[in-house]
Amino acid sequence: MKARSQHQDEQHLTEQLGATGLRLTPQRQQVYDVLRQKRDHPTAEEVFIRAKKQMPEISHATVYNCLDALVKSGLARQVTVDRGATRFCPNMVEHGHFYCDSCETVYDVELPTELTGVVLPEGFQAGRYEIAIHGTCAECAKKK
Amino acid sequence: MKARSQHQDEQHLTEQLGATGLRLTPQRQQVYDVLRQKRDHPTAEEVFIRAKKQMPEISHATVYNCLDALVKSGLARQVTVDRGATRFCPNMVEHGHFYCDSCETVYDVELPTELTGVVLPEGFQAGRYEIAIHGTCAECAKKK
DNA sequence: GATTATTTTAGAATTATTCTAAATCTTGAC
DNA sequence: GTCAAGATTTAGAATAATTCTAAAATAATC
Repeated sequence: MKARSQHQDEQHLTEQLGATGLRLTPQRQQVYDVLRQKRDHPTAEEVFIRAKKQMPEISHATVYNCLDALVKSGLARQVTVDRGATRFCPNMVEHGHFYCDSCETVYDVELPTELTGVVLPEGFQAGRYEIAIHGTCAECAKKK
Repeated sequence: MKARSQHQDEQHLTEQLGATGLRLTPQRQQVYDVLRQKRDHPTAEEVFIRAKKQMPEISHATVYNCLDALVKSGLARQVTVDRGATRFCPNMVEHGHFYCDSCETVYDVELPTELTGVVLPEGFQAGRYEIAIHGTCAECAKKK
């Protein structure tokens, strides 16, 4: 994990958002920081709760707005592994997600193989790939 | 696509549900039929609307219950490609999903390559893999 | 045929997300 | 600097998606 200085970080955010026609605001910065501080794939609601600690006036709608802005600008990924709330992930390095069906925790997993050879129908344009592996995590496997 | 006779179909459902400790009920049959009749990855709400045509007394909660039963018994798959309602798919042959970010349609896609080589952390047990490809479908690509 | 377990039902309740309209902030033009 | 235009935030309402509840219906077991 490359550490970025506060300044580099801010510049990175400004650039990425700017390229999408969006501004860097204190709220967006805050939401991004929350995602980076604890990479446990929180839901929007969880991000809201955490962001509120530093910025008590932040509103629900703003958190959704900020998360959308970050996703649109390529600063975060939306993770939808199950019914229920969407989760968010600031790890933009190519990776997949392991979802424990038992404790519902999401883990990042490396994807050593490129997913080549998927033949799409004529005219379809692929953007990103989302790989989710469902199963049981080590903790939960032990308990059984 | 192998066609199954009415009888084989019913027997298949009974077996699969039975193995999970569940019964085949008229409602579960109906919901399954809806999924098979039009394989467009409907949401629970859409399944409800379609099921109602044949079985007007069926309730909302029952559709959710039936869909859960089918998923648990390996008769259908849950497809979660985006925020918003979960979709359902009765195609149990290994395949991935293409999601058009523009028109929000889901397409089944073949997966010629086995997704081998994903190294999970010690003790993690993989169940199924879910591969989703986001992008633009042929129709939507033309419009731009 | 009574008992028990499963399933369905309608509707309420909960959760997740989006919308709305007003207030605030930024930015660029003058 | 000041103003207008546009972007963003806010609180709260509205909507959408899903789950829960308790009673009634159905089916399986003894």
